[in-house]
Formats: sequence, C-alpha cells, structure tokens
Amino acid sequence: MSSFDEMDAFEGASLSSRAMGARVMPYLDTLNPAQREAVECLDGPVLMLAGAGTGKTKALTTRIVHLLSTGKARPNEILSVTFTNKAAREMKERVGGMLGQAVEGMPWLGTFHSICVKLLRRHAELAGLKSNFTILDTDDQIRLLKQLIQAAGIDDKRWPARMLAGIIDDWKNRALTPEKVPSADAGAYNSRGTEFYAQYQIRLRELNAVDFGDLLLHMVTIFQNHPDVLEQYQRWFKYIMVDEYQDTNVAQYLWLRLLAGAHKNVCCVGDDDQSIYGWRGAEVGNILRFEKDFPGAMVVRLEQNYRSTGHILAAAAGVIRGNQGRLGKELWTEAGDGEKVRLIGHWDGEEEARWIGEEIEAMQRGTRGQAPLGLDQMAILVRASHQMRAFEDRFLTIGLPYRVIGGPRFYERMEIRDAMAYFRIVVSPDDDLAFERIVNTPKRGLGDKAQQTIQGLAREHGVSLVEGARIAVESGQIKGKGGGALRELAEGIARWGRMAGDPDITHMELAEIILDESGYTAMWQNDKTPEAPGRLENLKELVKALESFENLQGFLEHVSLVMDNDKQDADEKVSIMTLHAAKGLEFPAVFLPGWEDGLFPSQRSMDESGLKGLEEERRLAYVGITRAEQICTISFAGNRRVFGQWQSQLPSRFIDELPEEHVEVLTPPGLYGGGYGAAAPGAAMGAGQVRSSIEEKMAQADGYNSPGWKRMQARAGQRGLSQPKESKHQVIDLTATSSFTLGERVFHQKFGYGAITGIEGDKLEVDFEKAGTKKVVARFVSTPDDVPF
DNA sequence: AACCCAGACATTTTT
DNA sequence: TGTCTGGGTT
Repeated sequence: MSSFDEMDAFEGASLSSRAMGARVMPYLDTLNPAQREAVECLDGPVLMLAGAGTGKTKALTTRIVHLLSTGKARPNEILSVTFTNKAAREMKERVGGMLGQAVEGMPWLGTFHSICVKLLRRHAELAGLKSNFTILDTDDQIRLLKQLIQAAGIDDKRWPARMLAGIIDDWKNRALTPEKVPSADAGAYNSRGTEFYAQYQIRLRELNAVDFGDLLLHMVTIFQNHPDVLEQYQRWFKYIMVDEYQDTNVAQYLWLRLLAGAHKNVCCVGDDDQSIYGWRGAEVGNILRFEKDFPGAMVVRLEQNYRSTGHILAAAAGVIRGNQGRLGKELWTEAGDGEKVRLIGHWDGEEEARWIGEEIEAMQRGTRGQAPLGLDQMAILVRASHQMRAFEDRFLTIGLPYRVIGGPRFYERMEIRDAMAYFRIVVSPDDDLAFERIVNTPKRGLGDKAQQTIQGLAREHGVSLVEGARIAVESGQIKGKGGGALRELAEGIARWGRMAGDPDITHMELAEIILDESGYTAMWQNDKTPEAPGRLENLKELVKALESFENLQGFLEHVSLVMDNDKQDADEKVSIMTLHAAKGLEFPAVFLPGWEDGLFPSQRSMDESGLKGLEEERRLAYVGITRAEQICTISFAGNRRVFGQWQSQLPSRFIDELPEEHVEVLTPPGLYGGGYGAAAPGAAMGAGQVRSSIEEKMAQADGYNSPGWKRMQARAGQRGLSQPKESKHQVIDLTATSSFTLGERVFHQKFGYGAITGIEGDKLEVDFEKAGTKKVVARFVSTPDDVPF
C-alpha cells in the first residue's frame, strides 16, 4: 500500500469523496484501513490474511455489500463459499442486516458442498447420474464398501471397510479419480485399494448416489471435461469469495481455480496460522501459494485484533513463532496488556479438573479481582474429547452447569439416520441402502439368511430390494414370523408411499405415521437403556424440523448438508469443547488444560506426520490461546490416567515456547508443600518439569526440593527432554525412545513385566516374563517406578 | 436369530 | 478405563 493510498483512506483525498462515502456507502466508514483496502479492491485476485479476531467476517460481508451497491454484480452473480453452514448463515444474516432488507436471493452463498450439490443436480448426466441422486452418509458408504470387500473374499477384519473408506476419501480430497491414483499409492489397502475404489464408484453410479467427496470431485471432473459448461459458470460468477481458505483441500482448490480462471476476480480469506485440518486433506500450501497461483495478487493483512488483550496476543505470537514457512502476521491491539496468561501445574488430571471448577466458580462470583463473568463467558478447550470426561465428572458432582459442544451431530445419530432411512425408502423405494438399514430395525426376525434371499431375488429379477422382498413373501421363500413381518413392512412402504401423495395428510403427520406403524417408535419406548428417552426426544425434534420444508423429499434433499446441532438452550453454562470445535469462537475466559507432551502435542500427530504434524499441533495451540479475550489459563498435570493406567506426564513443549514476560505462574497453596509431596514420592514431578525460566519461577515454590523433584530433574535430563532452545522446534520427539535403555525392566499393561531386548524407533522389543518376546510401541510401556504409589 | 461375553482398541471430524 | 465388535452360545 503506497503512502498515497493511505492518505486517501485516512484523510480523504477530497472532501467530496468522503462526503459521498458517508452518504452512499456509509458501511465503509466503520472499517479500519486494512479492512477497507480489502473491501474496496474488487477486481483481480486478493488474498486477505485475516488473523484471529481481526474482523474478517465484517470485511467479507462488507465486500459483498460493496459489490452490490457499486453495481458491479447482482446478488446471484456472486459466488461466496464457506466451510460450514453456520458461517454461511452468519454471512447471509449480516449482509441482509447491512442492506437493511432480507437478501433477496444470494443463491450462491453457501458451503462448498451445498453449492456443488446445486451444480451437480443441473449437470448430473455428465457424471453418469440422474439429477435426483441421493447423498450417502458415512454409514451407507461403509456398508457399501463392506459388501464389495466381502464379495471379493477379503478378510474384512484384517482389512476393515473403515480403512478403505478413509483411503478413498483421501483420494477424493486430492481430486483423484480411480484412474488417476498415482502408482505410489498402489500398495494401499493390500494393493487392492484402486481396484475397490473403481468398483465403488461403479456401484455408486448404479445406485444413483454420491458420497460427500464426490460432490466436489464430480464437479471438478465435469469442469475439466466440458469446457463449455465451465465457461458458462466462469461468465456467470463475476466475483468469487472464499472463507477459511487455509482449509481448502486439493479438490476444492482446483474447483476454485477453474471457476476463477478467466476473470480472476477472486478474494480468498484465511489465516495460515489457523490451519488445523491438514489430517482431513486441507492443504496449507494452497494459501501459501496464492501469490504464485494468481500473479499480481493484492495481499492485505488484517492485523488489528479486536478480541484479546496484549499479553494474550503476545503469548500466542510466541508460540506460533516456532513454525516455519509462515506468511507472517503480527497481531496488535488497542485494548491494553490486560492479564498475563496464567500457567499452573497439577498433580493429576482430577486435581486439574477440581481446580478449574473452583476457578470457574470464583470467576463467576467475581472474587478473582475482576468483574464477575457469566458461565457462558467461559470455556474449556481440550485437545481430544476423552479429556472432557474428567470435567464432566467433576462438574456433575459440584453441580456446575456445563455444555459439551460438538460430539455427534444431530443427523449423525443412530435414531435420526434410521428414521431418515424410513423416509428415504418411502420417498424412493429404489433406495436399497435405506432398505438394508431398516429391514431388521426394529428386529423383525430377518437375519442374514433372510436378507440374502431378498438380495438374491432382487438381483435375479433385476429389481430393487423392496421388490425383491415382495417376491420373497409372495413366493413363500421367506415364511413364518419373519415372513409375516416382511410382508407387513413391504405393504407399509407401499401404503406410506401412497399417503405421500395424499393432500389431506401433511408430511409431518406422515412422518409420525411411518415411525409409529413401522414399530420404530415402539422400539425405543420399550428400550430401557438410559439413552432411550433422549432418542425419542430427538425423533420428536426431527418431526418438528420437517415443519420448515414442503414435503419429505425437500427435507431429505437438504438435511444431510444443512442440519446442524446448534440447538442452544438459554441456560447459562460453561462450554467444554475440543480445540477444533473452538475455531471461530471467542470467550472472555478460556481454560486450556492437558498441555502435556504426548497429549498436546499429540503423540500420534507427531508419529504420523512428523514436523508437519507438530506444526499443526502448534497452530492448534495458537488457535486455543487466541480464543481468549481477557483471561487465558493453561494447565498441565504430572500424572494422568491413560486407558485406565496411570502415566506420568511431561509438560508440553509448547509451554516452553510461551514468552515468560507474558506468563504468570500460579501455584496453589499447599499443593506441593505438605500432604501430597510428603506422602508420595515424585509428587512434584508434574510441576517439576516446567523448564527454562518458567521452570525457575515455579521452582521457587515450596516443595521443589523434594526428592521426587530432584529425581525427575535428573530423569528429564537423561531423557533428552530439556532440549537446547535452538533445536527444540526441530525435535519431533525423542521422549519415547530415548527414555529406555537395553535391559531395562519395563511394565506393559497387557503383557506385564519384561526386559528390553531391542530398541527400534518408537518400537521396543521386550522379553516379557509371562508373554514371551513381543514388539511393542514404546509409549505403551512404562518403567515400573514411573507409576506412582 | 438373539443374546452374551471376551478381547481389541483407543485424536482432532467444517460437509 | 470404557466402548465396540465379532464370535460363540443358546
């Protein structure tokens, strides 16, 4: 940005332009200079690097408003892509609010997937599909693959369908059709991956169905093979905008490049430091490469943060600095320093949960020296969902209201999928996968044998499974109890289908009739497990959700893509969620527990993806810290129960990376002094491993001269954990291997005690006293004296 | 075909 | 430690 432009933006080169702006485009006046630059630069490629809390949604929505009010594009000529329905909804609302009217048709503002569905329905025949194709959920996908695997006579125990589904998803994310899978991947799934992939695609086409990955892949393929179709959309979408660009995968990237290829009026918004979905196929490279992909691109950095205080931003910056190859941003704020990031170590996970519970109550009362905070204003962000349990347990016992965000989405729940399968089979009796799902749910006495009979008859006559079932009943091939039940089901499906055409029955009534007459509702009513009432509740909600659709078809069309789990009750509750789920959210007070090496950063990430994995974990840490507005509390525990086995934990390497001048070390009174320390050897272990200057601060607290602490210090050195500062970002993890020596006596949960006879990477060869010689992963064994008590 | 128990196994999951 | 799955039993 030249200084001239800057003056232009600030002073206003002429009074008249500012006056005009105020009159015609008042929305520009509330933007800061960077935001304004990103909004006003409408033509040509723009990369908006928007740090956490810098008002990117505001910039993005204002840009749309600007496009509309300058007459550059009509609402239906703007393609605006997000990743989540929530983000799409929010943008629609905000654009509507700014224009002071409901957005009359922004039909192309939506998620990648919903936009692709719309496009693919128009051009289905180019992908060998009919335009009423169904979208399979993961269950269907796996069931289908399992059939293929079993038909091929493969042991699906050794080669699970899940694994194959993952491999295929991965290929689809990389925009690889079966024939394009590189030979490097040929060994996948016992060397038969591509073969099954090709078969799977054929089956999908036969079923007139697609999976999530196909939505993108089919459109990319169509655009590549049909230039005329592509050109049509290149002309139509005059301006393209993409949110969360750092999360795009290869297929999405190609899709965008194809559409933007002609005019290059594309504005990508993202933050390379918040790329946390690499494991799902997202390519940080896409955002890093933007300027190469679109030469002459304008790059705007949004760096003024409106969310957090200075200490919090500085701490986050200190951590993310450890990553290589960043585009680089320095967030700043006018909000002042605020409170330092607080760091505290605990004896074990339960104690950590107890302390956080008390802290939350104190903050709620306002006895922590600041204004009282509502429970809604506090959140606990964990790395993995199993960490939530400790908090749930604790909060239940002290009666602290909490809410878990995330978990299975509404439409992913078993009862919802079952119900939807019933709706599907009624709406389209050809839907074999739906039939398979519900044929014996509730139990109708139709097991493997009966189902195979149906399958066989259907194939023989070249008809759907429902039709096959009918034949089986008529011809008496399935008799007795099962036969009666099957007849009833087949008749029911036909009857409900007729009712769907009856104008006197609303689709909501129909839905209830289907669920009642099929016996599905009764199944849960008779179920006495504790979750049954909840499931019935969900079914009621499902029927209620039908209200906003015209009919069952319309509902099914959209449900798999649009229905999310955002039913927020008004009650004040503390939020518990994963770091991934927290992206895009903010809270005045944030707790970040479990900062222990192996847990966070996750050992598995580092094992599987090496330095890349570690860097993604670091970005996760960055995301976590930058969720906090005023108070950010990081904690770790010295001991944690992992799979029911006590394990001693070492503080996360990310703790070392927190700049000490922005961190305050808390030491709860009595924690390391009396009781614990005296009673148990190694009591100060956890706290003891904080290194560097933070370590010194903590060491000043009582109890750090205990024998346990000294022993741990010695051990830490011996294990190569106190890495020299210079090298620590390169060090992936030496913990697992370097902590063991040949001949050392170790304990394994399953195999018991044994002696190490070989070390190879993170795997150990151990001669167990009872189980003999086995190769085991190092982190599943412990040296006996690691186990407290 | 339905039930029960032993063993395997444990991240993150926008659509 | 808990959950899920598949094999074996009734």
